[in-house]
Amino acid sequence: MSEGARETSVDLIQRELTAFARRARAAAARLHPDLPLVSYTLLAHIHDRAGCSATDLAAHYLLDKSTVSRQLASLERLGLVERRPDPGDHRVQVLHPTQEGRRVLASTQASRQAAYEERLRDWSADDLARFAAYLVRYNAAVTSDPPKPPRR
Amino acid sequence: MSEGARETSVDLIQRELTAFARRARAAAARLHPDLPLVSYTLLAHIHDRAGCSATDLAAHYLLDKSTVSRQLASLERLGLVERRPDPGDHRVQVLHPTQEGRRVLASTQASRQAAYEERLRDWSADDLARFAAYLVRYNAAVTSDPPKPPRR
DNA sequence: ACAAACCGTTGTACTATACAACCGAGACCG
DNA sequence: CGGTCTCGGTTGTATAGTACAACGGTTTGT
Repeated sequence: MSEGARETSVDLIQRELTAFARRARAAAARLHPDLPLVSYTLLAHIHDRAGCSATDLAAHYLLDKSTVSRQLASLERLGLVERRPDPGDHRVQVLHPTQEGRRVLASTQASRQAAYEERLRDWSADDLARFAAYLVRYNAAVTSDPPKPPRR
Repeated sequence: MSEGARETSVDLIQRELTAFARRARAAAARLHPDLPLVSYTLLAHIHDRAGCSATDLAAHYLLDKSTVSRQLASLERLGLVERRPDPGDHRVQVLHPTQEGRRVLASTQASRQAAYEERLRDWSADDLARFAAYLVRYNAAVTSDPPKPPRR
């Protein structure tokens, strides 16, 4: 394979991921007008790691703590998460999904899953597995490599 | 491969793409603080298809025309695109990048490319090509199959 | 005991976006 | 022609998501 091919692939990956990102939010919003995308993501994380803190979420998703704080306020307003004081450290709040939160999450995940299933219907199991593996690998590289702004 | 494996892959793909989408904007913004970015995407499209109209952009990116209108206003304010009246139809505006627009675009593309190169440094050319192909296939499925229930 | 580090909230500002109301230009029908 | 319908684009308004900075309590290290 020539050197140019490598560059072309990188360029293609860049374009396609960008295209995907552009559409993702809007698509998610259309799919679930009730549970905003980001809230959904945070709720899922809280469910997976019940008892985590706001700071954990901020670190994991590279979000500002103020953003997380407001998202959590929103989720609490919706009755989907609970914030309990940590007995060991009065600064931190331990996060747990409520019963309703688990219910909404399950339903949201189901319909998201259905949408993806639909889109990926024609793919072979092998292709799905390989695509998934590539995405995991890519995202792992991104998270471990914090991008710095260039001086201009 | 079991049935469950297929589901697991779909779920993984969903999670990873979502994770990517969550980070993409922030990463782009960090990378290019100067070019209010998504504008970058539109600028690139205008460059590729010089002479296109705002409506074309809206259709292609599934954006509201008001959004495109404001983005274009911003790009024009920055001196990166020109809006010329279409001689054949006085309603439409024909879009062209300015000299400066082409310059900024080239520089932006270069540093984006560099960032992706960095991230994908360890990948083999074959893996890159396969990953790119999967992304293209996935995005093609999404665009050709717009699951929009709100049929007005 | 005091300062530094830390967790979370709040004030402010900005981008991106949608929807709806509108305006001016073409198109088309009678 | 003239009325109306459609189309491209702008503007008003609203919302989500986000960052940064300043702050108030809490813990920790010296």
